[in-house]
Amino acid sequence: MPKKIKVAKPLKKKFIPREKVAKVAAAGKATAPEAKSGKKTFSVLRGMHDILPREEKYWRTFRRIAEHLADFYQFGLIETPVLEEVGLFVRSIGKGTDVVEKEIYSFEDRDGTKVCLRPEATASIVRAYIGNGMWNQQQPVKMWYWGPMFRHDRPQNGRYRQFFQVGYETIGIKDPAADAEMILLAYSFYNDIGLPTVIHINSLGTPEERVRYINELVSYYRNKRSYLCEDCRNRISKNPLRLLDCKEESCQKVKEAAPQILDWLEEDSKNYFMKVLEYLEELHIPYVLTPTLVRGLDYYTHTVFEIYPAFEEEKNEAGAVINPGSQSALGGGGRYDLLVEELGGKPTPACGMALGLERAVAALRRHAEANKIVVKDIKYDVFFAQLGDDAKRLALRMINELRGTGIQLAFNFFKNSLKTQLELANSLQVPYVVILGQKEVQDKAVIIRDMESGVQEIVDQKKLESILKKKLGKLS
RNA sequence: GUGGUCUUGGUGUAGCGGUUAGCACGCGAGAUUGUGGAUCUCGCAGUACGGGUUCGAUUCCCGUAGGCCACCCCA
Repeated sequence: MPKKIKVAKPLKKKFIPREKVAKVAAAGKATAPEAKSGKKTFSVLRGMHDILPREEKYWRTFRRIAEHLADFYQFGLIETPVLEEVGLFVRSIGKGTDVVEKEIYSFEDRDGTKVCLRPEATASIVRAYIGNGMWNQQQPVKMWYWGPMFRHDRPQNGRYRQFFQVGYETIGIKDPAADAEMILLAYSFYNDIGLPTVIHINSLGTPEERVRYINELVSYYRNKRSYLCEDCRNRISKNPLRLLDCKEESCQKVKEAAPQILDWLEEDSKNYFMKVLEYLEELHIPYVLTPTLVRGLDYYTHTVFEIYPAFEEEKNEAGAVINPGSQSALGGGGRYDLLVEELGGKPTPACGMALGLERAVAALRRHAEANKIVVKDIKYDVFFAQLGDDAKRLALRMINELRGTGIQLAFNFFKNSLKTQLELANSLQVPYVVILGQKEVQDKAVIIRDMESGVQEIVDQKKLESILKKKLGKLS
């Protein structure tokens, strides 16, 4: 075959004459790239992403584990709309919070209602609890959810504008065991997917206690103003609790000596928190008491926690966690005893937690890579290969008959060469291949090939199912 | 939202003023007609977008978009 000679590509680019076409001064805006057909192509919106089939091994496993946990701990699935009234989140998450102030995707519906894409699910679930009169059911009401959330944040690795969360809520009970159960759920989820984690935990007490503490904190920091970084000076009035996680070198000293919220809790709150910790110890859940942990949503009271990958923890000599990484929080939650009432229900204690699935995928990937663990793809038991028209027709029927037998079959009717089909079987790493050709059709037989040894045997078509089951150890 | 940095086929990369833009993975076809994991051959596919400088730009400059990093904050 003669070597193909590439013909010089025709000039695709616009020819620009010497005189330079009148300078179109206006700074060029990036226009959508054009496909070869000359049609505009589209790309995903900023901060959004496609979850492709090749990631299915993660997503499907996660979903299954989340379901198992829900079943075992008796949480019922709740699906709430993605679209809600903006006011719901303003009231629940808090007016001054970043989530509400600058991250909400909101717009007016055709009838003028101010709606938004939910930035989180807890408020929706509480709304549903109240709206459906669930306080009349046996308490607590335990529900879980799985779905996309939306936050118009600046995208970064592990931070998307549309992201999936799985979460669990226990409404209608105030008992340290409920808080502990939440933490256990978060911990177990990651344990089950094979990722070691550690819990950061703190208590924010009651709103009264918190206010008293904040006052103390503010007056402490006011005196040290001159030592602080600019951000912290602003934080004193804007968001005092955030003073506690400033990373500036200059603020560390001031921070270390700052009053801690745990010292400002009343006996009741303190005891409650201690009980939660006792449960964690009983469950052997590794946790770090983190006095600086405050959460970004206003509705939390008492227990708050976040969960981090254990392998990313860096500790100093004293054993304190230095910097767990800004995007590494895998999830979090806590108690929100006032939210139900705030949203118009009767005073009802509650707690919950949520996990970020994209972060779980990313963390598991990193973990697997670092430890040379192979995350398995979906496994097939048998590849069914066919050869020739008659065989193809019969194979179609036989494959259909094997559906529901528990044998995971793989096949490809669009490839007719046996060689290609065996290549596919090989890449899928199936232990056995069933081969049906012209000859076998006539003999009412099939060939079963053991892919590891290469040994083949000819068996009666009628016995195929039972023989395969036997080989695969799927009898019973 | 603020600052920084980067952007070459689907993926990972080479080239750093003039090249048929190289390589690997991947995908597809095939290596005598019904047999995989090896090898080989051939093929597919790219300089994010818009300007500018230049005889000439993948390479230099500006802008836009996007990614990433830090901050803010959070999952």
